[in-house]
Amino acid sequence: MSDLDIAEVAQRAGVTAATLRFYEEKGLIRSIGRRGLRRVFGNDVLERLALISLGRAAGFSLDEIGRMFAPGGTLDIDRGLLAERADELDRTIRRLGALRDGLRHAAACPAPSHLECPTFRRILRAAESKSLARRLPSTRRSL
Amino acid sequence: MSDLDIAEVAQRAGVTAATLRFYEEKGLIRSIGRRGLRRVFGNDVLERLALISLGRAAGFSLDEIGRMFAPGGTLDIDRGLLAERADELDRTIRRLGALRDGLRHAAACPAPSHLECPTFRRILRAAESKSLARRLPSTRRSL
DNA sequence: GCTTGACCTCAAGTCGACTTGAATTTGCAT
DNA sequence: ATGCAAATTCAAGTCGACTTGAGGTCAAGC
Repeated sequence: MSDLDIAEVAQRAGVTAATLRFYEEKGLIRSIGRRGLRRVFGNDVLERLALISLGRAAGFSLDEIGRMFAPGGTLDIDRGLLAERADELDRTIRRLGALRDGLRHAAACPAPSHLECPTFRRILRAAESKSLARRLPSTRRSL
Repeated sequence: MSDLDIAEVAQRAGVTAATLRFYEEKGLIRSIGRRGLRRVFGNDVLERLALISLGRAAGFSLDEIGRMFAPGGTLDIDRGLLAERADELDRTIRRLGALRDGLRHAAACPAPSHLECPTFRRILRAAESKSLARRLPSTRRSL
């Protein structure tokens, strides 16, 4: 059940073959060997890729994710770091929630121009102070 | 109360002077004139910058934001677009919420390795399917 | 046996939003 | 009047995560 070629891994993981090569080059995944020139992957690579995807979604950079894989191939994530990232995520969520409410109001607001709407101005003022989040991934999956 | 020099605008808006020149070049803001070589800004530019900041926080690109300013200098945001963006934000928030819970669990989980924790594996599986959000700003304000 | 399409490598390009550097000019305080 | 910190322009660089292109290799189906 192992022995996947790059195209299959790509398809199953929802990334391109080029991305897989890129990840391998960065040390994030490994191929189990070669068939001629071509890489052969074990199916454990899929779990690894899921892990990478999850990490990205949580706002970790590829480098950070790379550091989470212990030499043995197992996972070695600092639990404190996880909690910290969860808190960070939580703050982001709160801000985005406020923003969403603001947008929603502005969309429904009867004022002729948004600038004349008191609520919109309040949001503006709030936005003026502090801004947002940390890098969040864009996940612009090709087409 | 008008008549701000670039440094003051920069300081008050929390961006660098270079960023202001960049925004002007992109047509996002305008200086009201020059004192010699130097730009002079009206204080309305601060509101404009707040608007830009808000837009960025909501996930709009600078180009998109640029298109929201009507020729007259007033605001011209499609309310449908706003609602759409609010919905998008809402979906993002939900995903991030699930992710946050997942991270939190993983941080507290007693399993020796995250990979052995059933909950973590469930999150992994969820992450495997669909991924995240649209471009969210990074807001890496200077240092 | 031959074609062909998937795969390979390596280098360079892309995208967005700025930042940085070099060379020059100048408004303002002393 | 003079000095200099701060402003100006324009070009190029940066960062992260890939993508794209050129040129070459090769396993498998006909």
